[in-house]
Amino acid sequence: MAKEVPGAASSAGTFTERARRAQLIAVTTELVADEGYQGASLSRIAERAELSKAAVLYHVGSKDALIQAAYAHTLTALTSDVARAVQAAAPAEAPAAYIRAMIGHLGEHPRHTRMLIEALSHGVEEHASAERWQPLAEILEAAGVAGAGESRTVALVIGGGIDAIVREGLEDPDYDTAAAAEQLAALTAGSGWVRR
Amino acid sequence: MAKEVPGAASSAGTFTERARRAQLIAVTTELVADEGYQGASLSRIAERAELSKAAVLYHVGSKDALIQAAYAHTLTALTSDVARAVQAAAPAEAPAAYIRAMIGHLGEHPRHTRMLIEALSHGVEEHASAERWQPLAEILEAAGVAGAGESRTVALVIGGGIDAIVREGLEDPDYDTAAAAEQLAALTAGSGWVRR
DNA sequence: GTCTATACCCCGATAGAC
DNA sequence: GTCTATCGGGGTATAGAC
Repeated sequence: MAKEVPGAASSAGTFTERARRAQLIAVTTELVADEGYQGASLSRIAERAELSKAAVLYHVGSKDALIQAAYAHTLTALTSDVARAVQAAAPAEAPAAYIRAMIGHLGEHPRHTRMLIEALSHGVEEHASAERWQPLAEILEAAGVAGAGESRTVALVIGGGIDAIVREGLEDPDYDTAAAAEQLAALTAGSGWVRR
Repeated sequence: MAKEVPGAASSAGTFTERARRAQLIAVTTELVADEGYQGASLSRIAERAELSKAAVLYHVGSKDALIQAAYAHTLTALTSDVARAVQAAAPAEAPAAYIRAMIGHLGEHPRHTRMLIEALSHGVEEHASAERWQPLAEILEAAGVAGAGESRTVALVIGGGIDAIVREGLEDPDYDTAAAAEQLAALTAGSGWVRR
């Protein structure tokens, strides 16, 4: 699509370069979360960062690259948080820990949630979808909850269920996402998931 | 947002008016499904319909109104199809019928699926989300699968699971969505969903 | 009632001056 | 490194021909 960005890696470039990138990612995340993809125009981003539109483009290469960077930054916070919770749990409790951590993190950071949704809706490089369900499928198999032949669909359903619960919590603040997480976790542990 | 469209209802207006609207909705659906929301510009739509951009706008009022109309048209095809299948089933089998009809319809009409996804991702009037899960929640309660206190979350999880399965089938044609539907239907009937 | 022509403003992106 | 100027293209509004 677009040309390669000079400082694509977050660890490259000069001090000021990295600082600018970090600032731009922060501003973009906030703007995208609050106003949506379309509302986060380069002009508005530049305005908030106190730069010109062209200067922003100089640093990030293109709008899509900027969104991608903000997306990756946000996603890393989520995945590392979830991974920490999963690793701290015993294999049998890992699926429940995954569900709780996922819904908990996204419920506590609605801006992150909106950022991820907007980015995914607007042509962020979809990492094959397998990257989303495969880790969960492995967790499920290790817990003995689903066999190899069924773990993919079970993981997809749980992932989709998490998305739906988080979205609902976003639209209706009265909806108890923590209780929903427990309900989904109970389902995972229940007998319905594995054929006998 | 935008001004009211002259022939907003599909049954209003002149013969040519209705014909034009139908044609524009068809062209838009095809274009959005194949090229995405951004790829379906008014210029391209006008080009395919052999009209000028302004003429298109005359008939539909605005791009968002056009997308909304195409979305509603596509959604009606889906919901009427699913409703038919559900009504033909006994209450106890209704949840499974819902799941099969939903996944079956969307699997057979990938263009419809993409149209719905694109529209939902790009600011179509989200009908409160309740319109999505409430009908299913009622089906579940009638089937005795979920109690009143839990049917909302169960319906959300099933709905999200359906979405995830359909999306996966879109990205990976080798993925067996029919088998996944059966797996999800079996879960619904299983003991995992209801607390005892 | 249907459509063409035209003009407006904002968007993302590029070129070149400072 | 950062700016101004500019470009093509997007959605929209209006005037007026037929």
